[in-house]
Amino acid sequence: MESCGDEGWGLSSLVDVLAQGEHQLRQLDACLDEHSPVEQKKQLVRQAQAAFKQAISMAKAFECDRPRLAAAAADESPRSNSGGSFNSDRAFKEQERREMCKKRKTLPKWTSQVRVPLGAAGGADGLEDGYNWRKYGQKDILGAKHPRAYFRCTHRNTAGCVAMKQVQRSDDDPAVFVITYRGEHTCLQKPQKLSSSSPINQEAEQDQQLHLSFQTGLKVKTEGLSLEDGDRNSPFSFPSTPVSSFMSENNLLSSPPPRVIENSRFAGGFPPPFISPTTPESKYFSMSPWRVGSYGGEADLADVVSAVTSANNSSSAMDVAPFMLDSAGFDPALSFDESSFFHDL
DNA sequence: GTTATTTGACCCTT
DNA sequence: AAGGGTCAAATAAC
Repeated sequence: MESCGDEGWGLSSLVDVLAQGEHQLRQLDACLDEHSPVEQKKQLVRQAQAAFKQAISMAKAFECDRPRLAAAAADESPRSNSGGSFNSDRAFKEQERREMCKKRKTLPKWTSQVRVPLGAAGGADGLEDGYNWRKYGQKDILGAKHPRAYFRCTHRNTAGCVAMKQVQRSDDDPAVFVITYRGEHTCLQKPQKLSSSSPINQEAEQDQQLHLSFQTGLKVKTEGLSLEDGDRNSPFSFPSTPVSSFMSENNLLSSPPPRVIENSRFAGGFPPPFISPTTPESKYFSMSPWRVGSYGGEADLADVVSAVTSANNSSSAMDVAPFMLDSAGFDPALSFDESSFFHDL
């Protein structure tokens, strides 16, 4: 059932986003000559930047689905003999799997730990991070007391989102869950579609998004970075999030209805897409003692937690698709109230 | 009906 | 070969 993601999502929304970016650039161009406030120009630059970031992100996600589409098309024509299509189908699946593995390796990866109040109905479930996750597997891990649960973004098929996460209860402290995220959400488009018919509204929308993200990020942002290095001054400050639904290790009910936290600022799920080697990560995270996050591309996860406090985690030349923040703004200075976050577990 | 979870089988990496 | 990660059929939930 998990097969076909139609490419409809990709191209049309990608075009929308690109058009939006272009529109913003044109606006900028128009107001360059005028003596309009610098701040406004900067704003336009940032808007366009964000739009193109998102476009790149979407394009990458689209690219990932291309082999699948190509193979599907190739399978369409020589349908004359029955055996052939079967074979190509199998071959295609194998190829797809290989692609998937390659892809996985390049995905950004980071972990976080979440402590859950012990009173929480026999364990952790229904933890929310503002994203919709779909569980696709669970595995007993050697040497671990608790199984590991595998999630991927619900919008994987509809929006080509590659975000995934693994959740595992800590051996030492059953109240602690180690969450490993992989890949960034590319499904950030709001339900409404960007319509090129009403650029005004688009702008308002975009403004809001930007305000959200830049408000949160500005404190961290290093001044004087070049635009093309925009990834480095990612506004995202907090990679750790709780889980959305969890394994039923003792047949805990998982709370599947993925309520999207609309007004909550603590919805997370993002890593900083880049950590500048010169920028101590600790700057990016506001950590409570039990919530730590770290980020390392191809790096191993073994000492990932301890790496948080050390600044010399040079994430090397990693090809991370940038993305645009949408609903997941987060104020780094705001250590959020965990009890209220988890109180309904 | 649709959508999500469970769970054993399967594939890939080490 | 072993272990981890993913698939997909069966099942559950809505």
